[in-house]
Amino acid sequence: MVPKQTYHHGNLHEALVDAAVGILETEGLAKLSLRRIAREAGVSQAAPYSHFKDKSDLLLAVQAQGYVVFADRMRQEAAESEGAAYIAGLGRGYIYFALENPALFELMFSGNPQDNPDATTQLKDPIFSEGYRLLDEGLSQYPIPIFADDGSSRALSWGVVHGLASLLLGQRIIPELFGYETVDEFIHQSMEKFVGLA
Amino acid sequence: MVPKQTYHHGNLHEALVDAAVGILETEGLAKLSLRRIAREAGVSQAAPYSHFKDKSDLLLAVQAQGYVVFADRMRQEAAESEGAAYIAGLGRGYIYFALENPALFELMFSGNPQDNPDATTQLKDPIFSEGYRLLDEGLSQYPIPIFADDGSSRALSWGVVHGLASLLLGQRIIPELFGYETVDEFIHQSMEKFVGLA
DNA sequence: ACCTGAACACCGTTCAAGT
DNA sequence: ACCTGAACACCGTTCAAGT
Repeated sequence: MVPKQTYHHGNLHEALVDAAVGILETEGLAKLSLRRIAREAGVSQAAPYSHFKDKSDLLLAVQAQGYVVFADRMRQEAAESEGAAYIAGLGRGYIYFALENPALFELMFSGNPQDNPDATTQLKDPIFSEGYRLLDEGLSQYPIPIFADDGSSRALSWGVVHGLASLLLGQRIIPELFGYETVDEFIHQSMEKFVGLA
Repeated sequence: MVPKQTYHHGNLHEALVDAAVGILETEGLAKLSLRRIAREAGVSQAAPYSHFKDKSDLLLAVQAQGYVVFADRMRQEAAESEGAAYIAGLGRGYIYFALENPALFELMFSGNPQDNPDATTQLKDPIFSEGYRLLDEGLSQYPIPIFADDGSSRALSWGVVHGLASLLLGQRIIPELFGYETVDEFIHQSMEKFVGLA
């Protein structure tokens, strides 16, 4: 491997994002320093500044990449379902993504995007979660019986899945203490109940 | 003021927690360093280690204090209401607390308490949110029509309020884009709808 | 017992200098 | 244009030393 040569060919940008994702997966958000990312990518501590304005600019690129796998996970879980079951699937996918990518999910939803002026432009629109868009379109297509199909019902739906994902991730909700045998059983039953199927 | 003398009388512990809360209110979570807290309290950088095991131990004390004002805010908002309106009040209080104390709320629900072995013991039980307990007791007393009164409905209820609080705080939900004139209107209507009153 | 000052290993960011 | 090395101002934590 001749990484130096490769990086000079123009893919340090991508290599840095990949290194960041790798650190998130193995070490967690707390260990994600810019110097560590550079070290992992085999370049000097100052090298990232040739590709990103600052640390949060790099993290924005990581988030953006996260949103596409986030939406994929939701689509995957909802595939082959229609109506309320489709919405339940999107919800399960949302929660599964959080539990499968805890540090990335934490990064994606930590902090206020408004604090970073680039966030809104770089991620295209103020509600930049691709996952939200999926949920929103799904709810327009299949209004679930539990809420009428209007603005606040869509917000409530997003609130339920996001809240459960956060609380499960932070160990605030422990399914065993709610009488469930597995996390999976909790997620399935919660989503079934939420969309009115149970 | 003779702070040095006072601190030696045994209240540096409290002074450090207060300083931390002050920094959270004025500067935010990102600026909350242990050295900064010590500086604000007028002591050396190493002084906190006489009262706390490490930084996260101090932050745990800040969280514990946060939980009592959190629950107070919920009680205040739900006062003079009964039944579904009482639950809606608790929910509004939960969300208002988050919006009124953004950095403290972020601290209280950031990270996994399991990562810190002291968290569970120090905050008494695995589901240590006093606010959750209020919600849970309220739901036992006044089962809201929208969900049956069982384990997963209580989890769903917590999910809704926590999710909406987080998403509003992170500017992921922008009430104006959902057709609401004010954040307040959004919160009221969401909670009314959630408990089945609208 | 409580606190200080200096030290260590980190961190984000800047900037002159190299290619 | 892209990258390095050194520097600056921070950070958490430790530890001998002071009271």
